[in-house]
Amino acid sequence: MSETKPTIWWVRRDLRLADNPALMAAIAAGGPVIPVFIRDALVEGLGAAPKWRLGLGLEAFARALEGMGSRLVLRSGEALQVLRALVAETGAGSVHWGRLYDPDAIARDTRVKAGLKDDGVKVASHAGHVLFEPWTVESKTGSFYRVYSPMWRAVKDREVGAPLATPGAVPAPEAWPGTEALEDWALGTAMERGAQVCMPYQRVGEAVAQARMGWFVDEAIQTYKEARNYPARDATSGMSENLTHGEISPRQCWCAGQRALHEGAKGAETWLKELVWREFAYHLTYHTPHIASENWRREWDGFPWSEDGDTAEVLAWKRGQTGVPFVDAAMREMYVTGKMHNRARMIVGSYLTKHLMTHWKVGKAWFEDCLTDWDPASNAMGWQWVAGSGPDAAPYFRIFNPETQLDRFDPDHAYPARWIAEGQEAPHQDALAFFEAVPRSWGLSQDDTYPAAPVVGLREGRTRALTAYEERKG
DNA sequence: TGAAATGTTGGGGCG
DNA sequence: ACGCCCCAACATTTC
Repeated sequence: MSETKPTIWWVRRDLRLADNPALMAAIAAGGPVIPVFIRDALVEGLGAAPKWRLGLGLEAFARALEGMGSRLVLRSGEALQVLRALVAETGAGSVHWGRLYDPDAIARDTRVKAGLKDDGVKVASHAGHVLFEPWTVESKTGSFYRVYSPMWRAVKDREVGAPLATPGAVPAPEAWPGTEALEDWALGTAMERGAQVCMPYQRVGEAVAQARMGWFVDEAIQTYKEARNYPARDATSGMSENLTHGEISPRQCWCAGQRALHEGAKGAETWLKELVWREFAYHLTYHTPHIASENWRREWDGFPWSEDGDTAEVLAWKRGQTGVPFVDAAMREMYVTGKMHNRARMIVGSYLTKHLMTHWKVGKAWFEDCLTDWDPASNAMGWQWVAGSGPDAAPYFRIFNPETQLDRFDPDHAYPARWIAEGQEAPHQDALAFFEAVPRSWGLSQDDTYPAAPVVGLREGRTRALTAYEERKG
């Protein structure tokens, strides 16, 4: 009787042990499991902050695996070649992974699957990164949803299975294949000075994510519906970075939210709706992959957006120097923490695409470089939503007024006070941290004078954007 | 999960 | 008591 062959578990955006169908399938194959993470072109192509944050996640996840008597094997190269080599080295009989849905990942995974099958290796991809597989949610006419509300109604009462337990053990092979060293990957290099500043704001790893969710559903979810709109409060779930790296699963969130709902928590439904917004974004990315790079509504292609990301105005936007306090506070929050409050994301997106008449691609690219919770699907949908070119998007003429929004959602102006140091007698330490994080080449100092007037005035910018919109229609 | 302009209503002050 | 005006509050329309 022959021993059962090893199984390779290709780890990607699922840095968790609990509720991980790919891992459980690999274990169920019966042999030793070899977890491997591959630094391929998709990893190399990540922006500075997401790449750095990935490194933190991998470090934590490798430790977690070691706690299970396992390891995380690190390899670099083209994914199919790496997996082929690993199969040859270990005699593995099968490869398992969790599915992804953005076009680059699908193209890669399709190649890998075909190549390994040609070799006679068993290959299986598994669900887990979304609640509902994109091909399982469709309207009565048999098409995917292009509008959020009907999609919400279609899925809100669907049965979602209970999350899978953490495995009791991850069976190790008798001999481990060689691994590269995470330090040698230098995933944080592009972050430069930002990494040290950004570090305390990260919530890294499965255990930390679970703790945060516990706090959220036990305490914060009660007031979530209202409080989530206030950028100066810690009132959101704050688990976006964990979801994007799979340190927590959407199913774990969904089930916790449902439990809170049945216990009468006021804000639970609002939170569940946010989880479905994430689904909506993923389904759109799957069914209409051009959403990531081109106007979803092609009739926007002729719109006179500037695509120059280096104009003085856009540089001011990127560097939190527009002279619009809500906008600048938000851009600095992102630079320091790697994240930004969701209302602030809408406002900086509106200011860039409307007042500065700049293409959403420019904003999306900057977010891709700065966000530790960078998610390809959510950002594609979000940017096209705010620009007006996307599915179920805000009409173009819905232009946010950052002053009105500030008075409504941050009446004490605590948010700019926290993030903007200039002109304050005793600046908040977060506001000072911004100047530690930014490249020296920006030439910024806390002793600078804050811009006396916006780079583009709120009234003029609004009028200019609406005029361009009217002319395009005519 | 918009803002601003325009329209409507009703209370109160006043002659 | 009545008409008139002002203005806040709210509703509707427009971009």
